[in-house]
Amino acid sequence: MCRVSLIPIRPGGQGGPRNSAQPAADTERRDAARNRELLLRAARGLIEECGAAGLTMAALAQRAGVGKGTVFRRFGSRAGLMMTLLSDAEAAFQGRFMFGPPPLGPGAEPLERLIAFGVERIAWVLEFGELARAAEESPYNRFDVPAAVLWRRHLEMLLREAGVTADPWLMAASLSATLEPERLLHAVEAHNLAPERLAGSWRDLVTRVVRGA
Amino acid sequence: MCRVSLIPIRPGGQGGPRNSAQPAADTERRDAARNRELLLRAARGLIEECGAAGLTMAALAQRAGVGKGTVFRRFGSRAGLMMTLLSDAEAAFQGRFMFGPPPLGPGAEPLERLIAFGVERIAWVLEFGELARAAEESPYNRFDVPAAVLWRRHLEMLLREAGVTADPWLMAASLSATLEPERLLHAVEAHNLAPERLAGSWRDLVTRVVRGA
DNA sequence: AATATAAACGGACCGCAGTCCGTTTATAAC
DNA sequence: GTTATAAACGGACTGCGGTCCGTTTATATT
Repeated sequence: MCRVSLIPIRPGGQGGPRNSAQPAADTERRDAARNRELLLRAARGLIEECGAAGLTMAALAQRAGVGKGTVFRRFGSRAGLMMTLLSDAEAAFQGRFMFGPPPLGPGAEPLERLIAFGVERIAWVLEFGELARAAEESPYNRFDVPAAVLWRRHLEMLLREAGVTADPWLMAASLSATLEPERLLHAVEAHNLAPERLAGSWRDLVTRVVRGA
Repeated sequence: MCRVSLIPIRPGGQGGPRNSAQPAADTERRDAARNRELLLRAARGLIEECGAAGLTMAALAQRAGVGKGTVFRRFGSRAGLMMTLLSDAEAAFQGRFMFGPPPLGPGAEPLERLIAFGVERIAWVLEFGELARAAEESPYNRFDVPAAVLWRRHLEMLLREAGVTADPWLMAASLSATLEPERLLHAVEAHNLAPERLAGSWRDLVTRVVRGA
């Protein structure tokens, strides 16, 4: 005796939400654009006051002066909103590891790039962690969000370049598990772990993985 | 303008819930014991019919013929209920890696034990994964649940025995991240990954970590 | 300017986890 | 048997994420 309650793959009803930070293509109604700006501004303000964990969708709607339905139409879900708020920082990080200067960007040895990736990622999480954690509260996915897929592919590529031939896809998945925001934040917040220690452990782990052929 | 909403460390109000499967000490009122049995029986039935994800606390209360408050008094939270339901399987697994026969239990080489630990854990997660996933939906902790602490300590000990001297505590944390139910289940369910491939990758990872001094 | 229409809007509504607090009851003491 | 009391009980209530659907409106077309 249980309602079947099938899994909502795409929470936004029929039309997928436009959850991007940029104006999202040419055709967009003025009111929609204005409301998105209003909502993003209100969200940032609310987070500044209450923290990301303290933001509720109803409060956001009220502060922005729009209906709750509009909030969900824009962002699809709370996690979608958080991802939108993160998208600039995320894109900047992506740019750095794909096109930036070594050792993070191309030009350095694969192992050095792997080390730099983790170290920078740890710093990134410690800066934007509260948002990142909130963005991962999506009921499903979270592993198949575009950004996460991209990191894993990047790690996989570096592993291959470094000569790790045994199932680099899964190895990249394991390594990225180590870098998940929730884990890192928990270590720092609950155990008072120094960020440098996290970075050191990452260096050690990835070095062993590459060298231990 | 936001309600401060402080973090509920222990959800059960003043007195902690008795969320153990066994009768939990000598002094327990008859009605409480009877209701716990009723609730556990009802929970198992409900999960059989609807899956762990489909179990709601209200439905459980109704099926057991008790009030909703009683359910939360017993188990503290939904995650607490799931942990209680898992506790037998969990204890059995703990017994095997602590006192059982090699290569999982004592007697084998540390690296062999590490490999066996991951392989058995993967099999365990694939068997009880739905429950385990539901048990990890606790808003905070999840890393500091007794069972999780115990695995990490076990991994840490094996790493030390295997000669891994560089921050074995964090290394154990990284390794256990690889084995988290949500990750493993996602790989198997969403990417149709063969369990043997997971096991193979674990073997490879842990071998590299130990050998790559 | 009038009209058509697809898009956006808004807020009542739903289901669920978790809480509160007045009521009931098992147990022990006498 | 009576009484005291701590424990357990139950269900109305709250807050939140998310949905539905009737209403409004921006924009294109004529």
